[in-house]
This record gives sequence, structure tokens and C-alpha cells, in this order.
Amino acid sequence: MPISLRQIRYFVATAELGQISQAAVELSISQSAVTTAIRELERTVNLQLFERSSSGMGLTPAGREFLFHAYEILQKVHEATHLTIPSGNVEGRLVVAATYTVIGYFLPDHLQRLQRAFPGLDIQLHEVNREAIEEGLLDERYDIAVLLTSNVRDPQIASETMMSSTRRLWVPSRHPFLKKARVGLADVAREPYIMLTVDEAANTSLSYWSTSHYSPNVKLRTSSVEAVRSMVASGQGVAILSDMVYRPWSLEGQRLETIVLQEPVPAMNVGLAWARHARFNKAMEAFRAYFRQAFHIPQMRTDTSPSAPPHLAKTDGAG
Amino acid sequence: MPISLRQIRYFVATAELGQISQAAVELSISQSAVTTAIRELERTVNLQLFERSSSGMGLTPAGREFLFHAYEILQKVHEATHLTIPSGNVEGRLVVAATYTVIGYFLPDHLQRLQRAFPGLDIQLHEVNREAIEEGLLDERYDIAVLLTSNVRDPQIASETMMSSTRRLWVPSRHPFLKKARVGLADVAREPYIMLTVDEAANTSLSYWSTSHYSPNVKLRTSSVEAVRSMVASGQGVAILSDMVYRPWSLEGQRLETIVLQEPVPAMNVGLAWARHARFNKAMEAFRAYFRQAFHIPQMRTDTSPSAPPHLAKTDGAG
DNA sequence: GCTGTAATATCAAAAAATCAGAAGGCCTCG
DNA sequence: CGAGGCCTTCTGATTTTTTGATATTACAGC
Repeated sequence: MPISLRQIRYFVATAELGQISQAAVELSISQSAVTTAIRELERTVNLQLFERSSSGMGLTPAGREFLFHAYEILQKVHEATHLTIPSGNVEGRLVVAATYTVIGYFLPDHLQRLQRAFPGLDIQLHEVNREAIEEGLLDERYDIAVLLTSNVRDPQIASETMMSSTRRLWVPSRHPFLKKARVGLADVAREPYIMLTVDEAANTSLSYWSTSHYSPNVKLRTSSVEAVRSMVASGQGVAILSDMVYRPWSLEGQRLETIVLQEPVPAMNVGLAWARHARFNKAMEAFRAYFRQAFHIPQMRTDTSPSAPPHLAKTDGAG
Repeated sequence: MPISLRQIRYFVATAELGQISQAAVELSISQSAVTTAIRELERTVNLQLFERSSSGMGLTPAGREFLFHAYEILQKVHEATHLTIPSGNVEGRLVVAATYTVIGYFLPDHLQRLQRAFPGLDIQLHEVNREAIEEGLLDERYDIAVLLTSNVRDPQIASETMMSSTRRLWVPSRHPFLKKARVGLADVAREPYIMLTVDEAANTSLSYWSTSHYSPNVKLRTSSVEAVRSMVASGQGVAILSDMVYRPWSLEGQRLETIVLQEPVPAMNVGLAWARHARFNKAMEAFRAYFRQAFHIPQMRTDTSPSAPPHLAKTDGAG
């Protein structure tokens, strides 16, 4: 018999609360219903997920593994049931420039979704650095760009931040830092440090470390967020990571805590940029509209496209 | 009302077959059951997923997006229901060395799963290059290593390949190459090329390109597999990618084909390595057993641990 | 313009899954 | 050794899902 989401939901509630009876209260159903659902679940996956005791239900190793997958499933289901689909049927070519790190760690999913949302849109992606992007936008070689907006210099370039994620210190649970009133870079400098080498993190790190008088004691550099998480969780070091890599749930045995540092650490801002003088065509509007909805930025009216966005009209009436 | 996996399964079948009646046959249930399930699904996600016509059901853009998510959900469910859990309760520390690329693109998931499977196992991960790994294994500074096994040189190092994935040429559908009897590097050299910069792909590429007399016409270098897929699918270039990044389903509008190249292109081999003289302790056995089961390599008996693996005993009786 | 065909939609009854509540067993703690 | 938690099992009630028959719609051929 195939499993159901109902079973997964009951399983997760029980795993989190450690007791079927508690889970039943949480789920507002009877406790026997939960018992049966879990029994059937165990039977169909052919694994013992819980250790039964008089004090409740404790996860077995198999159960922990299953819980992890269960979270992933529920996460995907949530995503699927909360789709916001950009409307319209845009045709045409859009020449997009993006920086290396944005292409690597930010764009991929969005490119896929854009392709699905606008099958008629032909997105030509170019990987160039910030300077070349600014030039290219003004030259009209690129229609629009995706980059770290805090780095944009040229006043003729307009930009809009889509995602800003603050950076925090990640430590294993029971780490002494958690008992301190305040933790600063001076403290961090004395700990082994796991450095993430994506998204200019390494460069940005250097910038904020250099303004302090300390430097991180780098134990390992890696481009894998998961590796950083694993290593921090297992007590091999600490890291300063942006909230972008936040996971909505933590897992037993995967104990991570975050601390806001005493010193201000710059946030990571990713967003769009375009030439102020540019006219927004349908493709550009669609691209922008997609990102606005993806990051829950209030939509603007799209009645009179092609048109320059309102706040551009102020500085450049040639829309 | 929350959605159910049943609805998702019916939705997927209908989306794939284009007709509710066909899907009903495929699912061995009545047509009206499918109709109802899909109607309810559309109602709860509040999206029109299909365009109804007298010829059947065509996906709307929202439907295509949902289908993508539906596949992900079913994929996760499949994973969750087919867990193979390494047994045992291993305690202790394991010092693991791995190369940069392996840490970045191969280990993360496995590290997580290992942590869950063996909560008592304290994995100390070190990122070092191949040479240092070989030295470190012989010095007993590292217990075991994960690396590209084809690169291992020292005969005192034993290795075991876990995953071998061949590289193929990826082209958009309707590409002229698909009509050719044979495609070689000479042909590829004339096409814009999207180069993936992970897993030593760039280096390896150079090695097989250099043995030919051609060189790729690199249009874009990126570390994102998804970006490569997007760009190849939208006709912006071709790429030579390993099967490791294979996705079990393709999506309309995401049309990719693969071609085996005329010239032999080296496969990518990832695996474990250890010093031949090393005794396998419980932690090492567990580590190895985990990977063996993860990649469906026949299990060996683990009765008399600690012990050297059988094929080592031949060359080194000091097990 | 019929008309046949092939598709989805609708509806009431039947079947299946799920649920609540009660009874029972096991364990722990006082 | 008894009370209180907790999980399990059982039964009948309830809800969901399926079925099978019956519209309804669009299209193609005559």
C-alpha cells in the first residue's frame, strides 16, 4: 500500500513531540488514529521508525533518517501548494548578465522556473563581472542584470534588491558562546573557522574581518554549505553564514544555533540592475515581475507596458 | 483541505498521458475518480492546472510548474520509502580526508546521512589535495579518504570506486548533431560550449581536449549544473556532462538530448582510499559500509571486525 | 446541419479508509 | 501494589473515495 501525506504528517508530529498522545492533541484527532497511521507507515516502509517505551516514542536511527526525508517531502508539498504563477505569455529574447557567484548559487532555480513560466522567453545569459555589467547595461548589450546590488557604483544604473540576508554566527549547540552576553569577532577569531567560499563570501568576509583587528582562524575552506553545516554541527568549528542558507528545521543530532554578532556584519543583497535610460519591454517586465513575486515584493501595475517603472520615470522622463 | 499524494499521483498520470481517461486506465481506476481528484486538487491549490478540451487535458503554465514540483515530491517520497539504513551503533572518531571538489559536490549529502545513521560517529573532515591525502593515509594522519579514484598513484594506497559516471555530450533537442551518424570533439569545437567548473571538470576537460587537436569554444563557465542545463536546453550551447547530474524526468520546454562522443571521454570515478597496511576499525567499516550500500555495491560480511577487507588480506597479511 | 465519437463533468450509491471511544496491557514511580 | 501515563487493539460510526451510469461538450465526417 502506498504511503500518504497524512501518515507523514502524523509521523512528524509524533517524532517532534515524542508522544503519540501529545501528537494527537496537536493534530486535534484521537490518539488511536495516530497509532494506526504510524503502525501502517512502519509496515509499508518496512522499517521500525520508533522505539516504544512507557515514556513515549523515541526515534530509531531509521526513524531519524525517515524524519529528515519527511521534512523534505512536506517542504516540497508546501512549495507546490503555494505557487504564485506569473501570468502572461511573453515572447522574445532577453539578454541577462550576471556575476559568477549569482549564476552559481542564486540563479539556477530561478532560471528553471522562468523557463517554465515563460516558455516563449529566450533568456540569453552572460557571465561577466560587475564592471562589465555596468558598462554593458549602458551600452545596451545587456537588457538587465542580476548581481550583488550593494556593489553597484554607476549612478546611471538603477537597481532593485530582491533578497537581503543577514549574516550570523553559527555554532554547535552547547557551545560556550551561547552563554556569553555578547560575542564579537575577537571571540570568533579564537575559534576554528569554517569558511564558505561561495557568493563572494570569502571576499566579503575579508572586508569585514579587516575592519576589525582580527582574522579568522580558518580550519577549512569549502564551497559546500552542507559541509559547513555538518562540520559546525559536529563541533569542528564555527562559521558566519547568511540566512539564505537557512533551513526551516533542525534535526536531532544536527544541533546548530545562531548568534548575532556584536559587530555589524554586512548583509548579502542580491537583486536586479538596469540602465536608468532603458525602456522596459515585455520580456524585461516579465523577468522583473517574476522576481518581485518570487521574493514577495509588492507587485506594481503592469497595465501600460512597455513602460519604465514609476520610480525611474522621475529621473528619466524619456520612458 | 490539505492535498494528498493520491491527488498528486493522479495529477502526474494525467499530465503525462494528456487524458484523464487514459490516466484512469493506467491507474486502474475509474475515470470519474481521477476527474474528482484533479478538480479537488485544483480547488485546494487554487490554480487551474489543466486546459480542458475535447481532445484531453493540456497543462497550463501553472500546471507545468506544479508538475515539476509534483515530480520532486514523488521523488522524495520514493527516496523516503526506500531507505536502506546501515545498522549498528558505531562510536568513535574518524579522520576523513577529501579533495576540494569531492567535499563540494559529492560528500555533503552523504555526510549528513552518515551523521544521522551513526550519531555516535565523530567525523573529522579535512580538505587536502590528492598528494597530501596519499601521504596522510600512509602516515596514519587520516583514516580514510574520499577522492577521484582514477587519480590515485601510490601503490601502497588501496582504493575502491563507489561511483563511476560517464560523460556525454548534451545538446538541445532538434540540434543538427542528433542527425549525424557520429559526433566528435572536432564537431563540438565548432559549437558554443558551456563549461561546468566543478569536480575538476574543467581540468579533466582540458586533458581530453588536449589529446585531441581541438579546443572548446567556451561561451560561459559556470559552477551551476542547473545553469548549464538551462542554457543547453535553450540552445545557447552544448556541454559535456557526467551522468551524475542526470535527472530522471525531462519536462516539456526543457528539451535535452545526450550523444555519446566518438572519442572516448574519461568517466568520473569517485571512491574511497586507504593505506593498504591500515587495520579497519569499526568506524572505518561503518564509513565504508555506508558507501557500499549507498551505491549498491554488494555488502561483505562484517562479522570479524576490526579486520582488513578480504582483498587486502592477499597483499598484506598483517590485518 | 446532422450524427457518431471521444473526451470531461456530474451524481447517487457502494466501497474503502479513517476516526473516535472504550478496553486492555505494559511500564514507572511513589 | 496501586495510580497514572502511555501505546495498542477492537468496534462501530463517519468521512472520503470510487464506481457506474448519465449528462455535456467539442469536433470531424457525411
